[in-house]
Amino acid sequence: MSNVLLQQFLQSTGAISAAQAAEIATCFQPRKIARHQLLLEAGQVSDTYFFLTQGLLRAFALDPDGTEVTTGLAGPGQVVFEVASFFNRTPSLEYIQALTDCEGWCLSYRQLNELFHARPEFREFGRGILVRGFAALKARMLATITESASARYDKLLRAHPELLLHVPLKYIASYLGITDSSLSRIRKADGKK
Amino acid sequence: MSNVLLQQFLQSTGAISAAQAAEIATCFQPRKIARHQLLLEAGQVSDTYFFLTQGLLRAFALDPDGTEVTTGLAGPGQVVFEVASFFNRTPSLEYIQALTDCEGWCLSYRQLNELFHARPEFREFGRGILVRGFAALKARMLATITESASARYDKLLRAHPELLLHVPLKYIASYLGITDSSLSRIRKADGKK
DNA sequence: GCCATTTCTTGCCAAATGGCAAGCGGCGCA
DNA sequence: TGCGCCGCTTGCCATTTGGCAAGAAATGGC
Repeated sequence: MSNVLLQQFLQSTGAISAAQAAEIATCFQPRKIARHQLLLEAGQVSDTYFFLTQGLLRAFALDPDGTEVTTGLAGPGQVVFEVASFFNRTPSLEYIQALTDCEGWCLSYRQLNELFHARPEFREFGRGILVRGFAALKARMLATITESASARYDKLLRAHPELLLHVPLKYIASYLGITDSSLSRIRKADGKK
Repeated sequence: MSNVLLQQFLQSTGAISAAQAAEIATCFQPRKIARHQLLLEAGQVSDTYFFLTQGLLRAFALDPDGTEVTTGLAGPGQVVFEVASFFNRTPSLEYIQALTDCEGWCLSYRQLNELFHARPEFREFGRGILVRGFAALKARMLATITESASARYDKLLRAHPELLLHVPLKYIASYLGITDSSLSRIRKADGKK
């Protein structure tokens, strides 16, 4: 199985050279997740730093009243793990679930730390990924505060049209912070974009 | 000027011992910011890792139409800097402004990196702070999606009652993602809590 | 102490969204 | 093949929130 995508990803922050990426990539283990399976369950400590190469993942939390709230959606090219649980070794508040069959590469917490120690440039990369995720979350927060649900839906679709193929609309709705009825009406007004 | 608060903060992630904290704290420089002054301007590269010991800071961005949107509020005991701009050395999209006269301790990007290099435990601390900020932002995102504006306002006040003393309500409103009129109505319904 | 500005509230109405329930259609499974 | 569940839409109405404008209250500068 080729790890070309993983190598490209390792180089994406600029902290790691092509040669270093090729070596570091060999430390990751391949992993498949079947549709509907959980990569992480609430209550567990997240122990998989997972780079997704194929498929779609969804993160969700449970409301006080037991309703699922979709907190994240991820496709190929993204790292998926529960940041606070993983680094603090505390129980996760979220679930991570495969929406389709998935493939990727992963490291355990221990392996990641060993690699951080052996490879300072990988540590630098790790920070870059954290900073990137932080910035993305801030942008999403700003959009949620300033833009209408319809505008956020349009933006999401333009950025990730592939979601529509495999993600039930109710998950997209709760990711956007609206009900599935409202999303349905927005879609009708948009002319089924 | 005493740096006791700074030392306590350095120990707060568990990565740094008391003795180490005392030494590391000496590397920070004291800094005061007068009310209404900017710690950071959009377009600049954030170069101040600032630990606030006294006063209140506000981060805000400008909408496409020029409206200010309050993206963050911080009081004593918090580190304030623009994560993406600081670590990526890119122009900031946000402003950071003193709402009251402020005092604290700071490091430049260069100083922070030297300290990361000289003190592995401080690097660990740095990651801890990033992870803490990430988790807080996720919690805020979840609340914004799942809770009513009124509930978010109540929660904010309970967590930080001191804000009401020095932060104009319009800033709190835009931080919550609502207009100042709406906040005013919410406060009336709440019985001026 | 006085004036200008900012902050906050309120009234009026429109728009966005939610809650609930019904209905439709597809898909999997027995 | 038929049944039942799941995903999506729609209708009806209530609630929340926004937009705008006016006015009251507080604040700051001189």
